[in-house]
Amino acid sequence: MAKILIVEDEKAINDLLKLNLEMVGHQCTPVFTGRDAIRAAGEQGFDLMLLDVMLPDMEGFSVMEKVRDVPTIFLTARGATTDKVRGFGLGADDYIVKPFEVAELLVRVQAVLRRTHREEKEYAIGDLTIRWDAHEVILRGERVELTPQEFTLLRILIENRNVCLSRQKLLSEAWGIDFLGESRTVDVHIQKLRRKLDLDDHIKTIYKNGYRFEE
Amino acid sequence: MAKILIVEDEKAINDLLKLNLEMVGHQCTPVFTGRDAIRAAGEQGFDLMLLDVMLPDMEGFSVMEKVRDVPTIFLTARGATTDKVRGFGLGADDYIVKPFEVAELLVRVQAVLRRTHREEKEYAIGDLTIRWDAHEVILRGERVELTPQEFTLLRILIENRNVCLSRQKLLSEAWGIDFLGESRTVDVHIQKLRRKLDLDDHIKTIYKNGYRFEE
DNA sequence: ATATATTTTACAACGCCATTACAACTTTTC
DNA sequence: GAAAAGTTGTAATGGCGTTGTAAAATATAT
Repeated sequence: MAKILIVEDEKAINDLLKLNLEMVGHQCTPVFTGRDAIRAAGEQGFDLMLLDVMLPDMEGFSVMEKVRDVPTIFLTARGATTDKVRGFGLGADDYIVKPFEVAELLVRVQAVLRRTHREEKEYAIGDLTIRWDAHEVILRGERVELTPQEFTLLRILIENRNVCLSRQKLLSEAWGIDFLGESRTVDVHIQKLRRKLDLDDHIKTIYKNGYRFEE
Repeated sequence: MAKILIVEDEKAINDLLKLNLEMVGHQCTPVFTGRDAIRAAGEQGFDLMLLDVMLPDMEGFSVMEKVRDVPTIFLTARGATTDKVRGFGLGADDYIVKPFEVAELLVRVQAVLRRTHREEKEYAIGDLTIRWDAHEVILRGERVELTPQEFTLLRILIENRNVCLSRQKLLSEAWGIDFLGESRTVDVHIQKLRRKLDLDDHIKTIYKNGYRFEE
């Protein structure tokens, strides 16, 4: 069903999560430290990350900052409301308070997966194919190397295909920065995508507004 | 900000919700029974409904079945996990367990509003369709390219459809300039819209007054 | 330290639009 | 009803702001 990264140092809880999620058909990768989580997320794509707020080596939030673009559900101890707010601010998709009931866990996982609809494993348009989990882009049968930033930008564009995204919006979605003032960064990366992937027909410039990926 | 329907029979909790949500700028309609909720939802649109699972006259779930199309957060007593599953199955957008903390309430409300973000996505008249988010205009199935100023002017006209807007008003709304003296700028842009989108029948000139977009 | 990735910079190329001038039309005046 | 006065329609254009692009500067990873 979905590839889920479990980041939880307590073995008992980690096992419990893995057991139940695999029972309903998900494929789990259990890790016990923040460092391992970051490495695992770098090696392969995940559809969802369950992330303990308190880890032995680092805070869950720091993990989330490093591992971008993986939908995340935080696991937190009861009543840590401040954490909740911080987590949502960072873009967490949901929270589960420990100790949790299994039914609730499964429901929330389902809900997030549905929302982020990352069940699509690949996206294809014309002679271009993108395999999200493999982080791989294929043009006319040939593999094209994209840098991380290029790949992220492409993903944001395609997730929002057929809508016009401002440079501001792209910066905040694909770079995670909200800042004022101008920058040509987006333009340059758009140019790289267009050139590498022959996307002139699909990435359109909306004058004075931004860019739009068209199908 | 958003129009929120509060459905909760306990007056204390109802008041608490209303107080806090209004504090952050939302507009609340409090009701105490399922029947009133259904009526209220029939009379006007809401951006969000907070719905108690246990109501005096009927179950929250039945209310939800009647009131379609309004994003809903359920309010439920601690530990009623079976309810949770039912609620999500029905399409609830989130859950809040009573007693809840105010910060959590606000965060979840914000999250749902952000996700569901209800706004008009497109406008259609005759064989003309405008997709606002895509910044795209389609006439008889063909896309027509509008410049930013044309697009903005069209938006203002449609937002104020069926009312006559003076050139002054149009300049201040669509151009953001309040200036005295005369200018033919508006006329020229009206012309472009009429021509590009075949809108002679819908953009009417009101002699000595301005223009009106007619449906 | 080297290679790679990303941002900034500078300038070229392009697109937009306010203005203008005149034509067409509407209203007013006689 | 015709002429005058006022208002709106239309095409053309040059200046200016936006975007494309290559290359240099900086940051990051190995």
